[in-house]
Amino acid sequence: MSLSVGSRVLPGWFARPVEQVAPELLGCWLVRRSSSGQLWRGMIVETEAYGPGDPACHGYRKVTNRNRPMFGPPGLIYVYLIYGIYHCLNLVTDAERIPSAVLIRALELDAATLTDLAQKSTEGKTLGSPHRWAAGPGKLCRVLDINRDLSGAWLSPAAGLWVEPPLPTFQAPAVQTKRIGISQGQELLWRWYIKDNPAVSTP
DNA sequence: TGAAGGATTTGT
DNA sequence: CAAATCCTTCAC
Repeated sequence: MSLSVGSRVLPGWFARPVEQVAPELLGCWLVRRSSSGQLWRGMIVETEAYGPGDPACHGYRKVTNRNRPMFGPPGLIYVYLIYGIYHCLNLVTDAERIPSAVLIRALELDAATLTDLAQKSTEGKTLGSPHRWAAGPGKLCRVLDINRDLSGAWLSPAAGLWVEPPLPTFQAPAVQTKRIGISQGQELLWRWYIKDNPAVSTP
């Protein structure tokens, strides 16, 4: 059975252990429909996995109002607010009741998207050079207008946010390292990024 | 009911 | 290296 139809990745594709899904998201495209109907696209170039038994995972202790989507079925969106300022986008994996999700840490925006975002005038000034506009989990949510309203929704056209498979020609070496910014679970090598890609948050 | 702190980013 | 800034979580 096909897990991608009309070039969209379906929920079943996320129904695997998070540390298996996270590296395979590299090269996939995150597609966002803007409020004006524009489609913004960015290739996923950096991910991190958070899963069951992992002290850094928001679902490590128990279900709460905030982390509920992490315990939901694979293919859900989980967005949370960090430091009162930025949002972080996660894609829920594995199975229901198993807290797990992939943090999308950086995107390489395509040319058309950069052009469109540049016309929103204020963007260019506040975000620095274009190829770094989505180089970080907080930055990519800000530039693609992703916030907690999406948390708990299905990754889908209806939500205005979905994932498409890599181009047939996609091929790039991945680097596996330790996760960033956490105080527990630092030994796990659950961060992956595309080697030498200029949009990676911290090489 | 209150206090501590965070899967970040930016500027000093 | 510290501020920004607000919500969530956990302790009392």
